[in-house]
Amino acid sequence: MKQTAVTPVILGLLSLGARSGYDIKNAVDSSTRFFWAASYGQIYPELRRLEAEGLIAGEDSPNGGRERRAYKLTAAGRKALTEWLLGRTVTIELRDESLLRLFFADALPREQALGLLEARKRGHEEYLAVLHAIDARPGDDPDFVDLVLRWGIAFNEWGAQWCQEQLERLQSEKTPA
Amino acid sequence: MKQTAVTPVILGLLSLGARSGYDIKNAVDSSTRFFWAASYGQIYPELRRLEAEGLIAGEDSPNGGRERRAYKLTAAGRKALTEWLLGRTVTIELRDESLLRLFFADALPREQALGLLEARKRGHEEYLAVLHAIDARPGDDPDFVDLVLRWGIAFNEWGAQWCQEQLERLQSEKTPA
DNA sequence: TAGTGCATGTAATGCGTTACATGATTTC
DNA sequence: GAAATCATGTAACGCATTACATGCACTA
Repeated sequence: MKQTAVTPVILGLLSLGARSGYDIKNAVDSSTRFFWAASYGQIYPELRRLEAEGLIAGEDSPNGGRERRAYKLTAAGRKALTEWLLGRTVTIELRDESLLRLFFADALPREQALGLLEARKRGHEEYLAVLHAIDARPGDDPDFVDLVLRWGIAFNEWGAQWCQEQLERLQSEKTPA
Repeated sequence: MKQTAVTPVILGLLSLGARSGYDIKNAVDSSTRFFWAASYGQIYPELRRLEAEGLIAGEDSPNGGRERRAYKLTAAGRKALTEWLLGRTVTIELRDESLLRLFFADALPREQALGLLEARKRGHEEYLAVLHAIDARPGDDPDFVDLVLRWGIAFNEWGAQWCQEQLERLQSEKTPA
């Protein structure tokens, strides 16, 4: 089966109860986008492709005069999902401008370089606020959906703390021999 | 000044002593690639653009009959670098297939879902081995270059430990009421 | 009745990687 | 003499985002 970057997201979100392309996009934007983004330009063509391949089944289910197509996983689709789940992980990419800045921070006076660490810390704290807001939403998520949210929270807590520790270390080093 | 994704990497690596496009690509591949990749297809055209804009100065410095162009930052280039360093961080993107798998792991029997956590843990450990090898290379890096390497090591240690903790938690929950 | 949300879709654009071409030099 | 390294460069390809177009329904 041909795989694109959106394939697993679509299969996975349908397994979690999403129905329309619109649903999927919304779910992505409030969950996977933090580690796996997807746009309409990928989702809609891929839905048609997956239906043609028999991994999902679509059915017109308009809301009044408002057109809507509801999809669900077929047996083949569920199988493809579990196969992907058990396959080898390939992609782990990080594009972190704040880390890149830190990497080149020797070009700055010490004071300003430390400012970059502080800014990174704030970044983690802001991210944390977003994740806590998501966490506070009513309704309970499946175990592993929740686990990943918990990962995000723990990661940002760790990251903020790491920045703090390095700040303290570098500031105490200021008094040289 | 027009900014593309490679601009800061080039300016930054030149500030750290890289000279040719080839140098830059090598430096990227053994350092920033973990959080900011760049390919020849970006680097060479951008070097020419930056020279035309006066941010870097190039000079032909062939190695015998082997052509080579050595660049260095101009005053304007150094200024552009520090401005970028002090600007607002925009890009923080994560594309983590292992996290995506975990997110959909409720579709698997418990045993196999826990296997995903174990696989993620192994991923962190393998990454750690790569970073330790880089750390063991002789020569000392500038402070913040070293700091970022240290971040990578600490992050993967944290990540492996988090997986371990979750595994233990989820396994102990196995004995229900 | 204006604004927001539901819903589908695509064209244009931009960006980055891959893969290749070329050739000299150093090392084994 | 083969293989690796130094060194520059680009064309083709694929992919993903952005931005737009369309239209119904609900709500303030």
